[in-house]
Amino acid sequence: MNVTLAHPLDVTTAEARAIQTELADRVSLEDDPRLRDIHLVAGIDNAYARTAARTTAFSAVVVMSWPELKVVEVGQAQREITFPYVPGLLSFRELPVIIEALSGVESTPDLLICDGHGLAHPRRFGLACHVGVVTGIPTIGSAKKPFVASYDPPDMTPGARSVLHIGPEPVGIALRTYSRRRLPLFVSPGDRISIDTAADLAFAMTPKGLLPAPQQAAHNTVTSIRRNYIEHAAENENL
DNA sequence: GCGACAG
DNA sequence: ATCTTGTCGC
Repeated sequence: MNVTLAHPLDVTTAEARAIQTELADRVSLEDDPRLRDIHLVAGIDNAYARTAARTTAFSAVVVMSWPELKVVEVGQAQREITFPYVPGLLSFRELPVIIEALSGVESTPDLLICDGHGLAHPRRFGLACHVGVVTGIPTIGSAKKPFVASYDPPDMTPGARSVLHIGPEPVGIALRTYSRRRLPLFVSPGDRISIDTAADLAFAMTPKGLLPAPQQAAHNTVTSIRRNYIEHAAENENL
């Protein structure tokens, strides 16, 4: 999969915020035509292993068929990183290794699901927006916590939803995908998708559990990769 | 100034 | 996110 970067990622926090504000104008909340006939959907998730000397980031991209939700392809990457976790600047920390994982994927998904927010972001440019803009693929942000958005708790019935707001502005949907968890799933558009379609597709792709199947699969995969890395830490140190 | 803060 | 003991439930 080809990824085009129009801006650097190794920047200061002030520069990162300026880049977000600029790129936010390129985000589209219109449903992309390819969403009418989805064949492939990919979930993306990262994990970290930190030592005194360095922080290693891991990323997994799991491509699934739709509507079967069977794994078609898996891309992965690991990379030493320096950008810290700063609330609101997550994409500058996660994008480098995500791009590396995406570049190893041969197929071209019709939809991407990212672990994190999209529009529901201080500058309306969360991780999912950034991933969508650099890939050109319709993208959904799917987060487990609300971050800066407010909402009324949706009914406990799976499928129930309420609008996510930042001030008066609707930025996503609080979606009840799992009845046994207090918090709902926080879904917002990344790029080339509307708020309602993002919620509809996220729910349709969550036959069980809290997360959409591709996102859950990516989480399981990257967690396994990280665990394996740590188990072999001794050998890796000798390289 | 204080608290909160995706992953 | 990661760390990390104990605890509750299927």
